Amino acid sequence: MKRGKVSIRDIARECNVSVATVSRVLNNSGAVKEETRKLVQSVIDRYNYRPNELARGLYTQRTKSIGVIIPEVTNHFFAKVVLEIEKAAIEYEQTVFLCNTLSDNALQDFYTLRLSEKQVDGLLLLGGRANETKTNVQYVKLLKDYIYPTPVVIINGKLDNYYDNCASVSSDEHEAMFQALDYLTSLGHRKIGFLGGKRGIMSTDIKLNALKEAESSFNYVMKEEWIKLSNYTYQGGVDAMLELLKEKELPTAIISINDEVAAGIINTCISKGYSVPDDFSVLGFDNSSISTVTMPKITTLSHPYEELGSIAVDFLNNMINDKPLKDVTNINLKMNLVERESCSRPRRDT
Amino acid sequence: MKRGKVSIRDIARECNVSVATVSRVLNNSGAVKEETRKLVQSVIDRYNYRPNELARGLYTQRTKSIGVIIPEVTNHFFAKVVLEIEKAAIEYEQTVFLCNTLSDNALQDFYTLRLSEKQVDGLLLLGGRANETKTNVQYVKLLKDYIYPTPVVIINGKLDNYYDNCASVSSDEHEAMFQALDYLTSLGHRKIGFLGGKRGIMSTDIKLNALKEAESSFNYVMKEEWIKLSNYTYQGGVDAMLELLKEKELPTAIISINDEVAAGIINTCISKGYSVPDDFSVLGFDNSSISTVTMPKITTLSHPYEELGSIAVDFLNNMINDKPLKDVTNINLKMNLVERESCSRPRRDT
DNA sequence: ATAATTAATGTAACGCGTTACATCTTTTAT
DNA sequence: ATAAAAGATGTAACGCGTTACATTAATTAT
Repeated sequence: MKRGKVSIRDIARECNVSVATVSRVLNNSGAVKEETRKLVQSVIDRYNYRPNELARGLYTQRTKSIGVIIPEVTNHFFAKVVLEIEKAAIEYEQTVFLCNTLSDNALQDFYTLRLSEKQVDGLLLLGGRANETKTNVQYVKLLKDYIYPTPVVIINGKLDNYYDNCASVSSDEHEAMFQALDYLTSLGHRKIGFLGGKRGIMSTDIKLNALKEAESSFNYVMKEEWIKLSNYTYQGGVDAMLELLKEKELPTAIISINDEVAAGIINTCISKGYSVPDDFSVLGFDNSSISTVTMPKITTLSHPYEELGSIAVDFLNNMINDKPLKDVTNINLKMNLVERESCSRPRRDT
Repeated sequence: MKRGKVSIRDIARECNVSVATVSRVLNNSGAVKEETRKLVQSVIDRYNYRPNELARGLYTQRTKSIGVIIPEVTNHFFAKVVLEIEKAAIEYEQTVFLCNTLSDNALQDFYTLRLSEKQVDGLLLLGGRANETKTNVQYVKLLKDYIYPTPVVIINGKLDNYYDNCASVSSDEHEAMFQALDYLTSLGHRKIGFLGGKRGIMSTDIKLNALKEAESSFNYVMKEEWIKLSNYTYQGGVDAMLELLKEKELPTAIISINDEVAAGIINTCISKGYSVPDDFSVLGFDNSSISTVTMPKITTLSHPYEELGSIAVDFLNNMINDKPLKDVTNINLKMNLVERESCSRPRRDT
């Protein structure tokens, strides 16, 4: 085993100093005579020497790498969060391993193990297993068996009460539904539908529950026939809307599980000769890029992307460095309404 | 320094065998008595032991990690390629470090160094420095100084002839423009414009050059006034189209630098009372998700995403394992036309 | 000038999996 | 039964940066 790259010993030899001294100038630690430091630094530069993070991590038990597991980066929501995570991680000198599970649970397990072998300092989970309404026990066991005590932070999901070195940062979708309902009812809507999503997934169940709970606070009616679940895609929006259109009585406003679905709904309305927002106000969720390209542009509830990423990374880093996480380990961030063009006062009977 | 996790020595002690034997069952290498193997394996399982990849990598000089540097994952094109890269990488048991430069060259340099310290087995570059028409010499020097001899593969870009352990995989955008022109002229268009993009960036310059070269092969005219560069965004499409609309004479077909720009163009046309494709046929590029949500849907030239990712990773792996790369180290893959709704025969004088 | 501090620097072990090489068994051949 | 070959397992060095501890040099105090 011989390495092409130069090692700290090569530098030490060249400088006639010990590796300890080189290490000291490398880390700006310990006392090193200015003269020595300059000499060593010059040799380091001349040889384009960079310390081997593997060796460093092996000894320090810190790899400065964190793992991020998501369903798919091609989904704009995840892409935005990943970007924010990375921007925040860089502040802590962490580099991210990105793992796409393709919503395949076995693959999520596989990656979890893989990241454990890579000795990541922390794990960030979003979607998939972490966004199921009833926490998956086997997955938690996997974490306990192979990841513990490495800290885990969940974004928009949960696992807490099961894995005890875990925190979470979420968008408050429950409260967001109240905002949505407040907005829509104040616009004059009384008949409100809900399209897209899938039961068993937190982001759907939370909204559905809020929809029911809010009925007593706001002046609207929600009928089961106005709830058409499908999935989270554009096509899901099309399908759900087509389904809704079969009903004899129709709502005047529609809340969509996300913007992709909202886009599908809007385009379906238009294709069928309806106007948005005149015939149907369509409210989106997420504030993803698609929301500004439909016509009309989508009024939507935005995730606090930047905070979601930065707070999650903060949490993770505090845990990595054993700093107490104040009182709360699970925080909910407010979503905010971005008014664009897809909602207005209802044209028809309110 | 004491570790919480169990190490190979713990397993060895528990089994009353040497670490070599444990290592052998771990890697299925060397001769191990079936009985011993079973014993060791059972202890490994019981202790939830997983080998430390850092230690392994330190000795083997292979980290099974590759670095991917891109401008931003939030850009759908990059997200798709990254996803394909990862799907391909998993076949080679590689995990990917994702680095977003935010199109900041200093950050790209920073990440390049960082990945070098992480001892990645290979580097995958897309966009940014690797997509500038004139290769950035300083960046190549950085690669030579700190990355070499680690192999590098560029996707949709180049650096070749400079860094000698480098291959590239690209979409043939030049040929794609010929396809585009062939398609548009055969539809009857003779006046063709080009919107979006930015000079100095390969994906723009290649198309622009092709546009000029192709004039002798196809029956169309291209005027300088019909070329409005801006950038690669939706807003860029809006701006460019608004600019174009100021001209007295207008083209009947427009080629956009990408689908985001095409979407901006389409929506601008519609807002201004024009019809797409009747008044203007608008052709996109990339086949990104936005192309199916505009109305009309965008006819576009698609990148061979899956191959782009898998071939790039193949190349990288061959280089990592010192397998010769056949003859070619730079390959061009055919893009293909996806017909949707944004192009038709011209309504006006052809 | 000498002792007492403080500053610089060196030595060697450590973290953990791998593997070349050596040693000890077991099996096969004669 | 004995030598030769094959199989199983162990020992220890290695990859490389870090750091506790020891040692030596330079200052400061007395």
